[in-house]
Amino acid sequence: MARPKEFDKDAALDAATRVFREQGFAGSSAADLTRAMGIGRQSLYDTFGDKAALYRAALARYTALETEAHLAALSTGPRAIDGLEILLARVRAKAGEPCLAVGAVCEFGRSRPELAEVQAAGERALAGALAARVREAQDEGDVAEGLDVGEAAAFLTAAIPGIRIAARGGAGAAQLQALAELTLRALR
Amino acid sequence: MARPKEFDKDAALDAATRVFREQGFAGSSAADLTRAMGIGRQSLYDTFGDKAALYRAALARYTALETEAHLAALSTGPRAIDGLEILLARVRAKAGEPCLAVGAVCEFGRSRPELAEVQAAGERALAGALAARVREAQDEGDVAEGLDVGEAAAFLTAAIPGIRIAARGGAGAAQLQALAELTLRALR
DNA sequence: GAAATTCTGGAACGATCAGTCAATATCCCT
DNA sequence: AGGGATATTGACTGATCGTTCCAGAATTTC
Repeated sequence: MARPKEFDKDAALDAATRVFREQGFAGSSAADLTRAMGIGRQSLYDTFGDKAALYRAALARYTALETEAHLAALSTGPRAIDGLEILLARVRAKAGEPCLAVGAVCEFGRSRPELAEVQAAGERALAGALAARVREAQDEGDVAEGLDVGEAAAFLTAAIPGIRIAARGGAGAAQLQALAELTLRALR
Repeated sequence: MARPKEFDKDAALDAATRVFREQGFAGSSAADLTRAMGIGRQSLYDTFGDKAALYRAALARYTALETEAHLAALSTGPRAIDGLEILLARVRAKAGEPCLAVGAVCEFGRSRPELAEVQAAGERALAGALAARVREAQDEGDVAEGLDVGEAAAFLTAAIPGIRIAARGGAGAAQLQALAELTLRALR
């Protein structure tokens, strides 16, 4: 029986995620990562394999947690449109922080299959939940009847990085709120 | 009087831009850049100063050219709404290619003042032209009267990276078209 | 020819890179 | 206590990084 690990793997992964969000993959060194994670260099490699595998693990965890939070926001409120509004409010509230998912698309596009599959899974989950919520909102009269729910879901999905990039480019809270309102206006 | 430069500075800058668009700043080495630009190492430094200054010059040129093309698209067509549609069609058509402006925001946010000022100038020019066009479209009855033209312009500005990131994440032409249509629907 | 700058690519510099190495430590089992 | 398997650490490794230096040759005007 071997020595158990001293550090909490998920806590270390979350620390690495913070570095990757700020600096991207190419801009984050192993020294940056081990420092933030509070572990030795060999521990990083023993546990995660290499820097690219660490990035993938960070992206997978980030995507899962972010999707979970999005879905929770979507499920809030008495009417489906409330869920959509609360989702966009959450996006606005956190828009000033760098987003690992957006960063990964910018840095890699779809050139890395092992990342693309993580990204696609997150998108599918969100799109499915958004489509369901849009359909409910149509039934409740808050979203126009004739709209394709898949397209509306894709539109809402695309609005999220739009808002995030606007914030990262300097847009203030009032402007982000206007973006969210116009986004929902498109569905009315 | 000294020997004149042999290479075309703008052509070299465009070649560097292509590298930066694909690989970002941190991911592009001086060797990658000199190879693509077709010039010697010392010529790069003599002409552009250093890698960061080259990136700034590339971003400034890219932003100016892209803004110019956006403004030309906006000016096309008999009605103002046509200009908006043509702008979004142009964005869709080129959305699969990495965008240096979006990449710069992702990689640096506003942490580099010398880049932030380039980005802000481009955004101001586009926002001004968009606002003017939205106001015209209101007068022509194609955009709702009650909308704030500044907010509508910001919304259209945010839709551009939204579309670009959707494309870079794998969205097809039909989905991008739906995004553009819903974007304009928000203004009706 | 002289002066000022340009061109090249290799060499050099100090720094940093991702990953490996070597020694020591920790756990359970016999 | 010793063995086996794994964990821990920071130093080490060979490669690459951005930038400067170098030397020789080239280009322009005076």
